[in-house]
Amino acid sequence: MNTLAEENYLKSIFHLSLSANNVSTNQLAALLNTKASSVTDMLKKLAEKELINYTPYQGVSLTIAGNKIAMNIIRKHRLWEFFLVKKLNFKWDEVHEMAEEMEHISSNELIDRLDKFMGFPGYDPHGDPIPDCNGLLKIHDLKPVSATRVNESGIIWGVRDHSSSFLQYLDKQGLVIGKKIMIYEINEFDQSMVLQLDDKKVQISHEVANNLLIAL
Amino acid sequence: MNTLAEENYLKSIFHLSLSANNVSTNQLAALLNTKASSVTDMLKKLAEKELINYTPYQGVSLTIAGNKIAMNIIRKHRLWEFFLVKKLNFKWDEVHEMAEEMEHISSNELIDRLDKFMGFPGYDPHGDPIPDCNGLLKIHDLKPVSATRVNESGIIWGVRDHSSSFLQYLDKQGLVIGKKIMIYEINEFDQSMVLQLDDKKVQISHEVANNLLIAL
DNA sequence: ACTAATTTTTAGACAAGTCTAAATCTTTTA
DNA sequence: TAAAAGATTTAGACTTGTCTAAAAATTAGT
Repeated sequence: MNTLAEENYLKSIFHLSLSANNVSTNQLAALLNTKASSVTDMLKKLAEKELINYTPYQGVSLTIAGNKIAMNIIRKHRLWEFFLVKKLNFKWDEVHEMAEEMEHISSNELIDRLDKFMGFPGYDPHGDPIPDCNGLLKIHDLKPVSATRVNESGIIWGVRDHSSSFLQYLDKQGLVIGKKIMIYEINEFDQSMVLQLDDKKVQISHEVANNLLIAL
Repeated sequence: MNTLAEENYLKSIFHLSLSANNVSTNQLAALLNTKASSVTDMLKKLAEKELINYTPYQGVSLTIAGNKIAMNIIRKHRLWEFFLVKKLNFKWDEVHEMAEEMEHISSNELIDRLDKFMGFPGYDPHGDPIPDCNGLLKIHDLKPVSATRVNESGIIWGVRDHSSSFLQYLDKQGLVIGKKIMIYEINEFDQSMVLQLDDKKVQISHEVANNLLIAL
């Protein structure tokens, strides 16, 4: 098995890989709240174990083996988040830290049974897809509300920003996962938008629109 | 908070304290699968933090603060074991290792909600009492089957040996928690016993009788 | 009560993961 | 395209928790 630190590096590389082919040392240092020199040390170790492709100064990417481990950690994280929200009634903005710890519980048998216990959920409480026991992700085509046009409509499906403050804001505005919304108006000057939500209108900033994902 | 290693030492000191006032360095080394010199180092650290009473060469005991932490870890361990058996359908001999990891999940809010989710169970799957959220244990008066006389009867309530092999053996013999048994016969020469269990008789060795606890 | 055996502690070393400071490589910009 | 700026790596040190080997304290045996 891998150490806790190794698992966290693999997970972070996975997340950063979503928006860039090669992940840089500094990006990792920022995300992991550590120093670039520490990152370099760990990258050497992970490359040695053939979990990442690493060429000095050129950034890293996951190997097949590394990706598999990262996927498994993400599966655990999202299943535990689902459990915390759906079974223990935590709110969606309260569960991230706890799941950060729980994702490192090693037993796969445990996580597969937890998956079954909850009815094999496809998405976690933030709308992120949960990899199945073979590491396969449901592909789903989402786009940020900021990329829509007036009169388009869709279902709120997920978020890009997972911070408590953002999630709490969405709750307060009634912008919860599963809700149908329609883009009512876009203000040219600041890109803020007015959404039709049930029978009321909600104004959101460009920043918010950019972090809110909908399925069409 | 305390490190994983510190928590494991406190837990081990607690367990060993049940059958001796002061716990020795060697006892700890054996239980923790480490060397006596490593134990000494950690004892100094825990004494520094005022979690144990430590006088060199004289063994250790927990302070009030140390006891509180140990109790909390044991509460977590036993609640997770209950969860694994009652909700995820693991067998009682399969859950110890997993609970060893889960007991270190830090959130107390999480464990209190888990407690509620399961209906505030009083005992774990091995019959050990689960401390409540204030660290209070149900006191219950148990004795090993080996300390009974012919014709006495009682309810199987717990075990002293928690090893998988012992638990699997008990399963096979039908000696599960909650069953009523009656001591039918005791063989003088090897202290083995014959138990009346439902309508059949089961012969057990002194070793087994000594590790099986009943409530009268 | 005085060796002998056992237990415990000390001293010094090591691996993992981190850090700071300095050196080196890459990219930018003029 | 060369100097400046920025990113990355190296070198050396520190912390936590562990180890081995040796020293010191305690306990046991006669």
